[in-house]
Amino acid sequence: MEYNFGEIEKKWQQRWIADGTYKVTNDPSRPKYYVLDMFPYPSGAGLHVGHPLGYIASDIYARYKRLKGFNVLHPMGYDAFGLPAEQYAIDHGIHPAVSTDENIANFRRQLDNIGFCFDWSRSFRTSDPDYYKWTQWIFLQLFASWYDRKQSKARPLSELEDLFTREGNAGHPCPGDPGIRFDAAGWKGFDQARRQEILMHYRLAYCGYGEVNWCEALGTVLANDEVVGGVSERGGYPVVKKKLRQWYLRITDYAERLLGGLETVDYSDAMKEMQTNWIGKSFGAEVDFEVYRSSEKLRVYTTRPDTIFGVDFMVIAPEHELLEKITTPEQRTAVDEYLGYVGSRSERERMAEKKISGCFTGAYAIHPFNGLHIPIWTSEYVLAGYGTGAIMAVPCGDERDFKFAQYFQLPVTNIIGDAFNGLDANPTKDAILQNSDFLDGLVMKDAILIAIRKIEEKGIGVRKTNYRMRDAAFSRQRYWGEPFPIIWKDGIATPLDESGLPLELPYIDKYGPGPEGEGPLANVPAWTERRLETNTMPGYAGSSWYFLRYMDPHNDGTFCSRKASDYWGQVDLYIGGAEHAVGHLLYSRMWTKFLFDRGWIGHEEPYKRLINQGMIQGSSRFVYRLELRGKPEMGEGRSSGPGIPIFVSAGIAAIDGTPEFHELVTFGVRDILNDPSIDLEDISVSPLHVDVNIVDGMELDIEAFRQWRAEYGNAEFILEEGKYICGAEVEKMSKRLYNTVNPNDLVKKYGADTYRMYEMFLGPVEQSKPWDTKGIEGVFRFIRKLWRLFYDETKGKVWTVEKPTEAEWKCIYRTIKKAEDATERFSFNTGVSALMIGVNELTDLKCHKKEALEKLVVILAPYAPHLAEELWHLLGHAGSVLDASYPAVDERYLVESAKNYPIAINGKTRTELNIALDATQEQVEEIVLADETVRRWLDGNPPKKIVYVKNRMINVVV
RNA sequence: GCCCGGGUGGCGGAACUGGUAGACGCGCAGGACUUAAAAUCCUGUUUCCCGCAACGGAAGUACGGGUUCGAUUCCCGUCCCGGGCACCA
Repeated sequence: MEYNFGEIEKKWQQRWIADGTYKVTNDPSRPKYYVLDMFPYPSGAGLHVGHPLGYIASDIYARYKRLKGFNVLHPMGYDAFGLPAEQYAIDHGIHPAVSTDENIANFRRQLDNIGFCFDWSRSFRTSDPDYYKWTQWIFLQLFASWYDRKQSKARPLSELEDLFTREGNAGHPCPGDPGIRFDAAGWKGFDQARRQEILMHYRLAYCGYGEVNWCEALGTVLANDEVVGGVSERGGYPVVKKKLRQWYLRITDYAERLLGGLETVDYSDAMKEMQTNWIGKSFGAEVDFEVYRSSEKLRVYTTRPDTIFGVDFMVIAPEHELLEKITTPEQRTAVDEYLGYVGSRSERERMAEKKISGCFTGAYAIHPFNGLHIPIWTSEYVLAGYGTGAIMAVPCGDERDFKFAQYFQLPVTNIIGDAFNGLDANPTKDAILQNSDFLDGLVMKDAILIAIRKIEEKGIGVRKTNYRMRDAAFSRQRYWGEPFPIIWKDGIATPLDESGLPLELPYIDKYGPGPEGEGPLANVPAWTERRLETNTMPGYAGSSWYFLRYMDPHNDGTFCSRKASDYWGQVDLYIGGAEHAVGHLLYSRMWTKFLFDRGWIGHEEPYKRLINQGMIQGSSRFVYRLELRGKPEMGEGRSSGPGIPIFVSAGIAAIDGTPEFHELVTFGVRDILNDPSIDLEDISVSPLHVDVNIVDGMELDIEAFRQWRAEYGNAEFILEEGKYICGAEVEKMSKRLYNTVNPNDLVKKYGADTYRMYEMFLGPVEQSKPWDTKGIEGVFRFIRKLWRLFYDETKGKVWTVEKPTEAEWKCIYRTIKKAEDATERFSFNTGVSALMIGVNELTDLKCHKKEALEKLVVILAPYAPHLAEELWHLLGHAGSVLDASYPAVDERYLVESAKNYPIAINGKTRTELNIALDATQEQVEEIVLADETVRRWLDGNPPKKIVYVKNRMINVVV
């Protein structure tokens, strides 16, 4: 009986569906484990071998945990709303719902081939009205909540209104506009419109005017994490700053908890650091400087108040409100000119070329301690959006300030003595302060707090913590997203009644912007008549809480019952790409904290452990085409120096026109042609990507190449040793580079089990690595070898019910131990190795005994599920192997009672001694000292110490 | 520039808290079976030295130092690669 993976895999995939093998119930009597993959955005591109990597890893772990007795939740769904589908609709006239359907069907077909244990009965898409009903509902709760900074938690807005009625807002300053202050009477005196305006400043989901990243090409606003290097992440279109009415999430209020929460979760250091950087917490002080001959005060933010005596000038952002007021008449023209220049520069230009620029305002600030007059400049290197939009410049300690001072030839005060060399700023905190009045002689880092205290005493400033993170833009001028359940009544945003949810997205077939640049919904009369909000929510809305919906996917009374979320709790293991570090991961953490604050769920961090799978890179292959340099001279034979082949020049492609036919030169000869020391006149070679699937290792399949594309039908080849050898390079895996490998092709050729194991065998899941199909044969061989423990191709069944021998048990238990350890610590490549070693040993032992093989099948099940089911079945078991339990290791078979230990003197091995494994340190010393050889070494002297190392070696130190 | 990772055979990679470096697989070389091929199996495969050989010896985990009886693992410095951030005061 032969191993027929095609039949076996098909059979079991059908059985799993028929038997509902992977259906999970919320069963509080059993311990739970939640394994989650980041759900995919169903793009039209199709899968390559890089995509299923994380899914295979999570699948193995989910199956392993199930065998270990856990009730495992392992769901899958689709992040279906978003820009690309709508972009596709605009370009091809296909409705996003239709293309999304197609892409999902295609995706599902590809996934099903690989044999995952997802519980598809819990699946959904974020674009399902049954799902986004609850996305809208959560939005309404955010809208109806505020963040109590004293209690550090979200509370219902009604409680805030009660507070206002009783005591005004003195206890809870307005986060949106600190200038708004009122007492109880004041609140009672406000009309409804004013009250709503004030409340809007407190809401966790709020609408306001603000600078946003506007992308003209996409016709929408983008969140900070969707803008990379001044252009849109999707499509790479230019992005400009624009003031617009937008919805926001007040994520900044959660900054501290998002930071603190990182200490309670198990993410990689890199991931934690990315989030920490994004949040960008800094500690320092805000200091007020009086402006000379003005009643205005200039407030700056600094993390280095210790350097306050090194201030040589002040810089305010070009957008700073004070700029207008303090600019002197003499400087007016210059400042206006400068503002014109700043306005002309796009965000992208600013990022690309960081030119030093700026303009003196004519005004001076007065130093609060020494009364010196400090010139106030404006420059775009100071950002309006951070801190107070103004800084005190200390050129001797800050590189940017120093460069600015140099450029404009401003004097530099040195407050750190020798630590400043006059050529570069020195940002140290360890230098000793000079020229610094009451801070003289102090080490800078100690002076920080002393300076702050003095500033506070003097009443000219306060300590201040700042965060770089901004509130998240939450609206998009687009169609394919969740509609906001908001009606505008007389300019007041009014929530839709819950009974009106879901507010369904209407069908449209034109995706252009509305009459005033709003989203396409503004063109739907039925929509605008109801005065519904025309923006839609961004892509991350639906993905911010989806992990909760899987727990209770069909509940139409609530987003997820408390009972269900209490049972399943946190996602125990979350697997996905690192690209979501600051987007999805932060938003979903915030939403979870919010739902926790309001008591709808019982935990405030969504993901207990996060693993970022590495990228699978493509290993591209190249062929080298001969080309003519300069003037083509056709029809002439050409030969050259010794060892260099003769080329048929008639075949050489003319550089300017379509080649008549292609002449391709093998890798080994290509370099000779490019060598300038050899005169080949006008021939050169250019590398061309060739489909990796028609290259075996490095050798090109010439026939397949000729058929690959029509233009190569009559290609000629210059070979080495009768072969055409390709060049290679590691690049991103992409269709364009012809280096993609389709998992389905591998599944067809080797079976899903081999494919899965090979993908794991390649290396650690977290690590990025280039794909190389070559080694899959090794795993395939292993699987067939395993099969032969049960069945012989000619003799048929070979397994017996004989009792395994001592040696066979030893082998089995050793294998279980290794496989279990590896799987537990997520090291699936060594897990596969452990299985390989086990099977090799059993083969050598000619062990075909059922009792031993049974255990092998169970530990195989996470890795090669189809084969394990088949073998389990053949050994006479009914039902799924996953309902077996993971075999316990019988330790007795692992330890030997005694062992020959090498004994070394000062590390040099001299002899061996048989010592019981459970011997204590004292017993070991006794035995060692009694040994004749050792006594000879010691020659009557006592040893310094005897080191007994981990069952490995005994070292006598003299 | 700053902050994280990481440098181990021809290749992918093992070595869990310092304890026999190179597991497992690929590739390569040789061999067995076969008329032949496929498949399968066996042997060898870090480098250098000695020898007919079994065996033996030395060096070796990017480089230079250190701690330790003992370092791929810990510490300091240098170089290189990958990733993230980049006017955040």
